[in-house]
This record gives sequence, C-alpha cells and structure tokens, in this order.
Amino acid sequence: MPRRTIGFVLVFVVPRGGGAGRVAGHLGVFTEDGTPAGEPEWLDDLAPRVAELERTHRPRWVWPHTADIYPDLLRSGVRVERCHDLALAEGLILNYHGRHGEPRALAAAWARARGLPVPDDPPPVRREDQPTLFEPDRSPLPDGVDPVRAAVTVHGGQQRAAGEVEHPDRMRVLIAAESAGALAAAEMSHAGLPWRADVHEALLAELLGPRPAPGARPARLAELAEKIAAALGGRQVNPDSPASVVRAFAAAGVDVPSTRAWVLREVDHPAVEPLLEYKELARLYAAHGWSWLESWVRHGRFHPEYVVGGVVSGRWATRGGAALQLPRALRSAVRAEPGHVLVVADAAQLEPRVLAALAGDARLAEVAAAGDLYASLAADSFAGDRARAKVAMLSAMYGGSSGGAGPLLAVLRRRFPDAVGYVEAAARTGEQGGLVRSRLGRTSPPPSAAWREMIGGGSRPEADETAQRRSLRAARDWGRFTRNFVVQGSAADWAAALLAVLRRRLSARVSAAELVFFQHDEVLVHCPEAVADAVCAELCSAAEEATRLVFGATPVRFPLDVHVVTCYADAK
DNA sequence: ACAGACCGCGCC
DNA sequence: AAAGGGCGCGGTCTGT
Repeated sequence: MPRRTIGFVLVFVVPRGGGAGRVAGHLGVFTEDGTPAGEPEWLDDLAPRVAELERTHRPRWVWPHTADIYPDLLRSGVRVERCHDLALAEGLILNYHGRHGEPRALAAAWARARGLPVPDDPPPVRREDQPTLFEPDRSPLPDGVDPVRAAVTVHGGQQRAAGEVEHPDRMRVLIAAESAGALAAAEMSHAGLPWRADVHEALLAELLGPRPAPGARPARLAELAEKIAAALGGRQVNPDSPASVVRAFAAAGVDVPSTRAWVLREVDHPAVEPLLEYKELARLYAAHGWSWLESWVRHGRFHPEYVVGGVVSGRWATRGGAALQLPRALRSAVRAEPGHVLVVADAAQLEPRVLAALAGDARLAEVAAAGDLYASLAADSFAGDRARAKVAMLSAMYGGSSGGAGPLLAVLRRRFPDAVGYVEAAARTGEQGGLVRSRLGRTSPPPSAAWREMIGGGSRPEADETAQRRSLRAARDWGRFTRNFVVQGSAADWAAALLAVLRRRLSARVSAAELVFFQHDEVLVHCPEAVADAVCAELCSAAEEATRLVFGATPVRFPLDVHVVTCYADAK
C-alpha cells in the first residue's frame, strides 16, 4: 500500500471463542471522505495488521468499544494514538437527547447499518436475540451484514448527530476526549501503578498483626473486639454489625442514633475509643488487606480496571480493586521504580474554577487567579476566614446548608451573582424535571417515572401534607443533583481533555514517561528521573491546552499542583 | 443458599 | 427556613 495520509481506518471486531491471547476480526481501511481503500479483510490476529497500519498511517481507529479490543492489542504490544469509540460516542449522543440507559445497540443504529428504515422511537429494551454492534460477544451480526460497513454507517450517523447538537464543536471535543480517555484507561490498567507489596504487607502487619488464618480475625482486631465487649459490660456485641452495636449501647444505657464515626465521637463512653479504632482497622483489613493485595497486585504493579463512561457526570468508575478509593495510609506503598520518579499532578480547587469559567463570572475569575482560590476568596469576601469561604463555595456547588452555611452562601450570592446564579438555575431546572448539561454537553438523566409520580402526587388538590412534603423533598433532591451535575460534569470534561492532551504530548515528546494513575482531578506519571522536568513542562502545557479546548478564551486559570516524588505519600 | 437492601466508610 | 454531589466495596440483615 502506498504511503499516504488516510483519515480513518474503521475496524470492526467480532471476538471468537476464548481468544487465546489473540483478537480476531474484520478490518477495513477508508480514506477520510469515506471511500474504501481496498477490500475489508478478515484477520485471525488483528494485532500485527493494526501495528503496521499504525506505523505507516497513524489512522483514527473506529471500533465498537475500546474496552473490548484495546486491552488485547496492548497485551500483544500494540499501542495506538487515537480512536473513535462508537459505544462511548453513542452513549454521549443518546444522553444528550435524554435517552439515558437505552441499550447501546441502538435499534436505529442497526437499522441504519442495515439500510433499513430508521424507527422514530427505538424500543427501550433490547431483546435477547437482537444482535448488537456494541457487545460483540453476545451474538454475531445477522447474515448479509458486513461488519465494516455497519461500523462505517454508525460512525457516519454519529458524525451527523454530533453536528446537530447546540454546540457541535464541543460535542466533537467531548467524543474525542472520551475516546482518548478510553485508550488511556486501557493503557493505565495495562501498565499498572507501581506498588510495593512488601511495604503494604509491613504496614498491615504493624497495624493488624500477622496475617490471620482463613476465617479468623487478625490479632489486633480480636483484641479490640474484646475491649469493646468488656467496656460494654461483657455483653454480646458484634462490632461489624451497626445494629448489634446500637443494641449494646442501649443496654448499657447510652442512646446512639447510629454508629457512624462522627456520631460515636460525640459519645462519652469507654467503648467508643476501641470501637472507632476497630472500625478503622477492620475497614483496612476488609478493603485493602492481604486478599486485596493478592487479587490486584502482580509483579509490583496494581492493575485496576477503569470504567470510562460508567458515570453520567463523566467521572470514571472502576471495577474491583477500589482504585479510586486508595486510602491515604496506603499511598506509602506506591513507589517509583529505581531510577524513576512519580510526577503527581492534581488540579488545584478544580470545581470552583470550573464554576467561574462556566458562569463567566468575571469577579470569581479574578479571585481564581490566585493559586489558593479559597484563601483568595476569604480575603475578598470572608474577612480572611478560609474555612468559611470554603464552606460557602462547597454549599453553592453541592446544595448543602449544614454547619451554618446559609448566611455564608448569601454572602457569596451577593458578591458573585453570576456564579451562584448559574448553579441555582441548574437546581431549578432539576427541580422541574429538566435536563442540564456540562460545558461539553454531557447531559443529566431525566428523573425516573417514580419521581414524576411523586412530584405529581404532591401537587394534586387532594394531596395531604405528607405527600406534599415528599414531593417537595424529591424535587429538592433532584435539584441538588442537577446543581452539582453542571460543575462535576464540566470538571470531568476538563479532566478528560487534560488526560487526552497529556497522553498525546507524552507519547510524542517524552516517550519514556508512562501514565499510571488517574482519579477525577489527579494524574500520576511514572518516568525516569532525568525526564521529570520535561514531564512537568508537558503537564503545564496540557493544562493550558485543556482549558482552551473546554472553555475557550476564559480568564480563569486552572493551575496544577505538581510534585516530583519517589513515594506517592510524599506528594502534598 | 442466594439476592438485594441497607449501613458505613474510603476517595474525589 | 432548610436543603450536602458522585462513586465502589464489604459487612450484616432480611426475604425468598
């Protein structure tokens, strides 16, 4: 094949059987204008062909779902630069139109792919026997449907759909960033986060005692359980059972409404201290103990599975390993390999900055020019009281008002009417059952039928006080969700753009660096010590580029706090 | 025995 | 006037 620039390569894969470490499938090469460049091919092993095309053409790979194919390619040593993930794009577009949760194998996409009339309202539930483009292991395509042609058709439909939303440019950025995120997620799962099992084990031994026999409690937990029982007058009590603990306290003459740590801390009783310690250690044991280590750490790396597109707001989820909840105490087990460092970068106070940019609030943007936004906000509006400034801002974004936040929020509203007005408008939209969007167009789900029923029930003339209260409550709850959605979703937009841009920059300019971890607004790069400065420079440029991509020419700054360390625990 | 609800807590 | 957003996970408890 002559060397020339080709805009798109469309790949369709139908995994067959066990796979045996290889991924088979159809592959078709197309030029940018949609003209096929040669016949579609069937390959028993896609990896070599993908590697070759990547080397010669740097195409955009269009495939049903990155998570279904890219991990296998990575295991075969093949990395690609860019892709269009049909399933993720389909989800974003469907959600934009308020059709959350519909099967990704949209009936309309199928109809288009098969040249059939497109139904106006595709059935919401896919039948078991209905073939699907996006879950290729379910069932093969119907006879006579060429998989490459189907992918081309669906892709074309998505390009059109992206062009028809209110801000097509933003939707295109979103789809590209989401697709790049899927690539980065697979790469990070593959690479893994450097993890010193010996450090982790030493920590467990120090806090819990030696590893217990299967079914037994660690020594330290058994000891604390005895102390708790003794302090409660020798009553039977299972510290793992909230109900049992409440009963035991009641029997000892102490009324506790629940066993939440912050509740217990207010209780003056000798059982409280050992109980709090028990709960903390029991959690470490259950969630990140020896069995976690066995399940998730191999050859010195923690390999979580990221789920891109798993949260409507655009945040990532994880499957197994609780990767996004690594306790701070365990971060000492995250160590760079010899001669290497970890570059830890997190966006400083991302959400309030996002709000300033979203709302176009010039005054808040000014406040956000400072490195420490909350300190700057405190100086501006809260007589220098940083804690109060932070509470005020968080209540605006979350809809909370506990801890006397009401008056603080009022200060914020007077001083920054555009920013506060923006989230309050989002809350009102939600209270009325409407949809809200992130900056790039991620869209909140419509409220459930049960919600609508409750809202309707409260406004009927015969509604009693309880029904009215329930209705009001449901409306407010959903309003809090949509209020937060615009901020959380737009922060996810920014973070996705950052990751996409950083990934491209690193592969082009600091190839020895690898992305090893990402959580919401924080990214970890593992690299040889000698290139740490280069990585820092790329990070800063990436943050600026991401800001421009998502918010255009906003005056709001989005600084990164960057730490070059050998141990994750030393960052911050 | 198993599934699913609830609790409580970890992270952002 | 009052109203805290998102998730994953492992534990218990309840219903079948």
